[in-house]
Amino acid sequence: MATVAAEDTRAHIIEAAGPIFAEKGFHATTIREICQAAGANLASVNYYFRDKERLYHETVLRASEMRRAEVPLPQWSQETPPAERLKGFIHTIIERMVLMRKAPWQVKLMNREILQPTEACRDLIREYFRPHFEMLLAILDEMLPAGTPDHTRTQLGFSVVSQCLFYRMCEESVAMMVGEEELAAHYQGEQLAAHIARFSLAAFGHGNLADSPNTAS
Amino acid sequence: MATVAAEDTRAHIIEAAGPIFAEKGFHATTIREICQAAGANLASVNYYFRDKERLYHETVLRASEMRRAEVPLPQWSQETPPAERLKGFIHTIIERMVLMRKAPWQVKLMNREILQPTEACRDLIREYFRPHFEMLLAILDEMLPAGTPDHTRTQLGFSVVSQCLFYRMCEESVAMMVGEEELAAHYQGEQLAAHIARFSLAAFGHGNLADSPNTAS
DNA sequence: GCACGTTTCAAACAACTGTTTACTTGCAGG
DNA sequence: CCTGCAAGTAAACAGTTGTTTGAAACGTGC
Repeated sequence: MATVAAEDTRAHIIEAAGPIFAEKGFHATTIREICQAAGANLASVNYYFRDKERLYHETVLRASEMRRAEVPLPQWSQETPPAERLKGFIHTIIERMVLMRKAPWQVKLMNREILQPTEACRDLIREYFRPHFEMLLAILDEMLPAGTPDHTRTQLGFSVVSQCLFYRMCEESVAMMVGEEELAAHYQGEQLAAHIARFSLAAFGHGNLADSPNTAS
Repeated sequence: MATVAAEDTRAHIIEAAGPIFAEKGFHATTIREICQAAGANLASVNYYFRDKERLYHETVLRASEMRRAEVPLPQWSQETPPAERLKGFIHTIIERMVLMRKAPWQVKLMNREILQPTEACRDLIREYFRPHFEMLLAILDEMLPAGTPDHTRTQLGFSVVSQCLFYRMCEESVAMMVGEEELAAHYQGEQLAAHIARFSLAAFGHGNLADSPNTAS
């Protein structure tokens, strides 16, 4: 049994399917398109994945694995102040979503799942989003008063991540709104991360919006 | 010429197409499905709109018209403080997007356009989003120091609207994250608007997060 | 050499897609 | 009554879709 070659084309198909699913969505993507990009036969998808849906599901999970492996969260020392940790967290999220230009399809695909969940989304939340969100909440805990209720904590977390998500999900609309030149000048990853961190920290009472308005990292 | 009946079925088709396009997207929606829902003949779409794309375009524009007409922005008096105006703005946006349960398809359809713009998006930005965003920026201007650069102003505006957009766009994922009970208890429109207003005003240095943590309006 | 299970392939399948056609209906003005 | 034209309809069109088929090619163990 030539399992090596078999797993090879299997992986080839997922890697070819990723960018296409990410760009056009599930319905607008055709199996023929994927197989052609993968250099595989039309019947390969049904042979290895049984049907189109299962291929999609596996592709989504593969995307989250790749993102986590490529951009790990920073390791903080014990005495790192929570404000610094929040900055690092936001920076990592923005970097995962916006900065790394060479691997954007994983992000686009995951965004599709967040916006229009399929069966794959439960796996995605359990293994990717939930752990990261808990990490964020742990940081916020150190900046919030002791008796802060759970749902307020959660919504404050959402207020932070929603700003990060916005620039990825609404990327094209933002470009239409501000124009290409403005986009290139003031909407690069580091600048956005710095802005979001400054806004959020000001909301938490750490510093104010006038602090270091034009520097990042 | 029976123009009355003609415009009637034309409108019927758009109204039937709206919820379906909103729910399933352009590609996954079939003309047959729309015509059946509209009680019209299969050929009607091509007769009145020439093709599927033009029907979609017109449906998106119709959606924005309906939202603007149904939930107008409040009229502020001259002496209304900017903090109050910001609260009112956020409240209206959240109400347009989340609260009105009877008419959610227009919002879903417009969100689709923001996330994955087609030709219709330029019209949408010009006639809907841009005017509202300018209104928000005018409010922020009164709370910001005089020399605030343009791109910072814009990004602060995005920080506000991104929080509002989040709860609509990621509605299903948020539900998966927090559970249905929590959602019903703490994620209703007024509560979300109050939270976003409190967070944003704290960031602008107006009040802090501990203010009125459990009351709305 | 042969037989075996796995992988690959071209071809066909049935179902569905958006669009067009040819025809009928309904109603106006002459 | 007839003509002209907009509106509605059923049927067919040509193309694409996901999926299945049956045979060929491949590598491996005997």
